[in-house]
Amino acid sequence: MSQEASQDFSLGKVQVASSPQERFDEYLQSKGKRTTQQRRALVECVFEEHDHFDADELLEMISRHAEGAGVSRATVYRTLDELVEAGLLRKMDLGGRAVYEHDYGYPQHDHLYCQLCRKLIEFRSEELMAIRDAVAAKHSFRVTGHRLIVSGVCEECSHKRHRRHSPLDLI
Amino acid sequence: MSQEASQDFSLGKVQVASSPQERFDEYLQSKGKRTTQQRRALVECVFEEHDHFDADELLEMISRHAEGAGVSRATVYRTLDELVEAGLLRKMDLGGRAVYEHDYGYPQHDHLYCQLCRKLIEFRSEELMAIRDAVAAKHSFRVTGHRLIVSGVCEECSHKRHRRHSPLDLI
DNA sequence: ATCGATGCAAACTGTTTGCATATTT
DNA sequence: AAATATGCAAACAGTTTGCATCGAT
Repeated sequence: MSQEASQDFSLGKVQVASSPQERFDEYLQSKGKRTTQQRRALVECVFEEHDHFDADELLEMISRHAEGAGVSRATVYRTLDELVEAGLLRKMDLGGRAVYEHDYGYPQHDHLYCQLCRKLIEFRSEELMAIRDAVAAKHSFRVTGHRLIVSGVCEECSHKRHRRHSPLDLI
Repeated sequence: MSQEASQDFSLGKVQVASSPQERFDEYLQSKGKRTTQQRRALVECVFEEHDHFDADELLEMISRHAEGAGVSRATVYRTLDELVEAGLLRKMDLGGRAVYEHDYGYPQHDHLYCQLCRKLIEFRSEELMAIRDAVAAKHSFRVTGHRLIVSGVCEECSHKRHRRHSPLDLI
């Protein structure tokens, strides 16, 4: 799952023109923003591995990752917003906290969400898109995206014994 | 849309045995909890009309609704949790805040979410359920429910000119 | 040198909780 | 009377923001 440097961005799915770093730089330039050490470090850290994470986890990762460079909580939040706006990350709301995942060069997909271990399992479905678009059309609704989360219990957890991670989960 | 008293709970879709009040009382009893004025008032208020609402809106509604009876914010939150656990309400997370809707006697459905006016439009799709279950089966995942939110712009809003309700919306 | 970015801490939003008091059974 | 519910205010978690300072252009 983990890969050393951010080099292969095809991630087995969609070919993209440039690395997340390059793409982010482009975005920053276009907005008159600057390429700083912390933004650079954050992008590197975020795209090192494809996974789901929240702001706190990224904050922790970055402090472990970049040897000397510490990035403040505020900057993490600010940069996450920028990465979303730049189209590099996708944001979703899960159980009250914001969770992020790669968007750039990554195909549309949905999730199975295990209520016990909080794991997210990705899946793709063409039919789903078709249904979505058909329904939208019926309502003259212009779709910009969708989010499907199927919640339940993953295979692993249904073997272990039932202990919740948190009492009342939003799905 | 609005109806005077809570009498017809078939709501045109699914027949249910008893009113939300009765159902809630049952739940409370089974848990050794008590039927209080504020719980009664809240249920009445919640089921007066089928709509989506958050805790603050309910708090406001209840203060307008029950003439003398004020219900505290804490009790609103506590009762909402109970209503969800009793199976009367469904909770979803939309843009950071919790939004509730009728569950009891109301069929499974999903939503189109207008990013401009924040309106939720309900729709039903059998195929969707089929896809959901097929995918889950493939992953040996035990489904307890799902949430699909298709976001975009509703018909009305695509006529008006583009002004967002909030800058960065979670979907 | 200029103007945007960062870090810090304080502010905020939505929600939860401890505790003394009020209510239901 | 016993035990649960309520209201209040304080505590919380996650996130945002004002401001002085730092750093990229």
